[in-house]
Amino acid sequence: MGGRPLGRGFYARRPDEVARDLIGKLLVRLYGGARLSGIIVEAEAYFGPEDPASRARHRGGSLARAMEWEPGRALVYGIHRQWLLNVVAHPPSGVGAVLIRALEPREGLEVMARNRGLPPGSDPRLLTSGPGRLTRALAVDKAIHGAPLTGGGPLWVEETGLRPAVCRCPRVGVTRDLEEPQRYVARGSKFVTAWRGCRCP
DNA sequence: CGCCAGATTGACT
DNA sequence: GTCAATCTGGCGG
Repeated sequence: MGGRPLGRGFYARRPDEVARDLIGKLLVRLYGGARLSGIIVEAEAYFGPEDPASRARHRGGSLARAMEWEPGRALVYGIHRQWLLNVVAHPPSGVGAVLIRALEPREGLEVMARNRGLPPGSDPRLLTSGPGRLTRALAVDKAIHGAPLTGGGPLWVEETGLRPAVCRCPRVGVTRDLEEPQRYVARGSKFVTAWRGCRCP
């Protein structure tokens, strides 16, 4: 099962395709010699300036520029005193990113609980269900900003062979969204954030 | 340099 | 359900 980081080619596509295909993959964080990991069960696609919810509409801003980086780099975005983990994803000379919103934890649950300030043996859903929660569980912060996920770093994504059914919902927390829903969730997962309006049984 | 909105969370009415 | 905490980047003065 898996083992090697997904290469740049995986990320060098439209962010909506990358978001959809990230569902069911394994996000791995090397932390203090230990592997922390979880299956990605929820992700959102963000596009260029035409996307009213995307930071890319602030042309010339540091986040807008980061969304033009080569595909496969981590883009860490601070908001509401949390860090949010994105992956730069776009076709050649494009702009875009995918927000990782929730994981089903697999490895290193005790360390994740400690990072989250929770007692060992806590409900695993509390560890990584939510974009701010999973960054704390995996100790992802500004130091990861710009790191390639394509190998050699402390963070990457692996193939799993899992092919969960994926459904789409409106993005969470955005005031102006696109017509097409851009939030992708693993159907039936108990680890998806329970936000209003998304029925995905 | 100060003000403010925002891809959130968790504690409380 | 409501709401404040508390931080970064964008933008105006």
